[in-house]
Amino acid sequence: MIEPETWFTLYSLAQLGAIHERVTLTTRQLGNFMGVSQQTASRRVAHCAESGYISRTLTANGMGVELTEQGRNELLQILGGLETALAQTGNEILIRGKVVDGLGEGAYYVDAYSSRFRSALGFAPFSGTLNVKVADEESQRAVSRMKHTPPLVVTGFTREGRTFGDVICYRVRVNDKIEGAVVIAQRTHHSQDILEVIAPVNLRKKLGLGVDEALVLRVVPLHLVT
Amino acid sequence: MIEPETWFTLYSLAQLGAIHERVTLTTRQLGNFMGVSQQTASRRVAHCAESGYISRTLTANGMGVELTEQGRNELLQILGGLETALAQTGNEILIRGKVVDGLGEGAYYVDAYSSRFRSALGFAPFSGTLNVKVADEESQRAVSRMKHTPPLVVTGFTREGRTFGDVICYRVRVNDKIEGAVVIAQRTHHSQDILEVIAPVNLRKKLGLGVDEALVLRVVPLHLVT
DNA sequence: ATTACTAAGACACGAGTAT
DNA sequence: TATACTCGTGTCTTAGTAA
Repeated sequence: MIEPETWFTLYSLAQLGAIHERVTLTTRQLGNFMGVSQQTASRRVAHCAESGYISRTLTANGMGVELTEQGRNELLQILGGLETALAQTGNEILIRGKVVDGLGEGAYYVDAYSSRFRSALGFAPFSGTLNVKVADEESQRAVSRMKHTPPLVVTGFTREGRTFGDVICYRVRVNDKIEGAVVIAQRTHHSQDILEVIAPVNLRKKLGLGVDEALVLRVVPLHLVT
Repeated sequence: MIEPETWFTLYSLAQLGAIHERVTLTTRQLGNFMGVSQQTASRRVAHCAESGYISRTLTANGMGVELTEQGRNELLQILGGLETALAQTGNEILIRGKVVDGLGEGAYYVDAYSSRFRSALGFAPFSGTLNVKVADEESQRAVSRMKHTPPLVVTGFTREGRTFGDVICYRVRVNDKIEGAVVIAQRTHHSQDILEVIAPVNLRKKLGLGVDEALVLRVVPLHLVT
């Protein structure tokens, strides 16, 4: 079992670049970085070396440090642990939000990408987007988890001298009724807590959604898409 | 500055599910999980509560624990630090490998997906795949980093009762000369260190690649793709 | 300027135990 | 049963300083 301090030292060294190449630094620098004294940094880094997590060479004005494979594995293990811990909740991703007014630009862009959406998503999108403001913090975390699932990427193109960038899509079911997709453009003018949703139909009409109306987006994993 | 022990306690609690919901557990259980005594677990979890990283309620047979927003942020910060530390190297992703013989199945599948590859990648693939065995550990880490970049996902389909699953693609330049893509099928028969590469041309002929010949795949980020 | 030893004080650990 | 207090023991920390 790795000690918390040993782990923290490895983590600090990794942040200083020792995970990819041999970096030269002093125990004083490392101590400042970790928030401990020079002596403590010296002892901790010595422990890491004894345990085989780093390889170290002493030089005239400092030391050269590089993580070993074992050290890297230790960090990767923690990374994996964190990712799975954050990703739990039974894989179900539900985003609660409410309808807000958009800028009216949506229709123009949806039309521009229309055929590409059709081939990527399997439906011809209604000419307009539904703007959804993410409701609470739990839903914002759900958005974050959604963005860590494999997306559908619609590649950009150039038309009449204008550049249309890549668009990233995530399939969702709106109010558990209508299949659609959250579309995220590379250069978006929206604040981060507003999502744009497209669907084969006019969502506002079909679901009778007025402004400020609450709705739920259920993210559909790609392997469930036919 | 968060103490290493405090961080480790938060990490352990997150792994036990306290990051998403209030979990009930005893200090003895937590101690076993962390590899310390019941008393130490009690003290450490008390520190976390004092520092505002968790909210805790004592019950008759244990305690209810849940991370606060502050606690979650602390973990997310570490996660971000780890991800960026592991992702450095100037963002350049180079995979070194050598040509190996395939099973001959490649051509059949490439043809089946051909039109879909064409619309997703912008080229009609040559009817066959180049199988590349990943050379060293550094390249295996590069593969891992590649898989953390946004992929192009080609959705599966059913034809004549047969199911063709989703295929995930990453754009690459082969030997810095020819545009192509690494394709990863959901159900692959390959061992993990073999990649399948498709391109608009016959790569083996065009580059004069024999078996065991070394080659380099440079992963092309999507935002550089037109 | 380094790294790292010494030494004294502070802190953490865990067995026993109170509640 | 649980949490958490006391307390003896041991480890960690840091200032000073050697090398």
